[in-house]
Amino acid sequence: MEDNFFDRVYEVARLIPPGRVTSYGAIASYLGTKGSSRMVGYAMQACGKALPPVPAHRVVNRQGLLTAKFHFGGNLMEQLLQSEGVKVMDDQVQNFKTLFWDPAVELAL
DNA sequence: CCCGTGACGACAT
DNA sequence: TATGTCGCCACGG
Repeated sequence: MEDNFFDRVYEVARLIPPGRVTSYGAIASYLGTKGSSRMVGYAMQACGKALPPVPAHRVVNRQGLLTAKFHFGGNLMEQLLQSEGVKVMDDQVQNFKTLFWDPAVELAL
């Protein structure tokens, strides 16, 4: 599990507060691999084997669209987000800009 | 070792 | 504004 890259993504993802969401690009940027936003998502795919589990449902794309719901298996992702108080409509996070949690900013200090 | 794939994002048209 | 294309780089076959 010493996959540095994956582990790094998981670490940041776990720092996402409940009721908040972030984007793959934001995490990638925080890791210094802003151009490799895909790698973040790729790592998330393997997050299922990560311990403790990673709240991947709090990670959405730059548009606040639940692109990952397809991998969660239906409306599970949307359900989880709404359960945390995140309003989701048509696979899109409402108030995304307000709920957006940017590690590069929140963890800046 | 080489090729294809992918939970994204920015830029070009 | 919408659609298309390229780049990014790790992992599996």
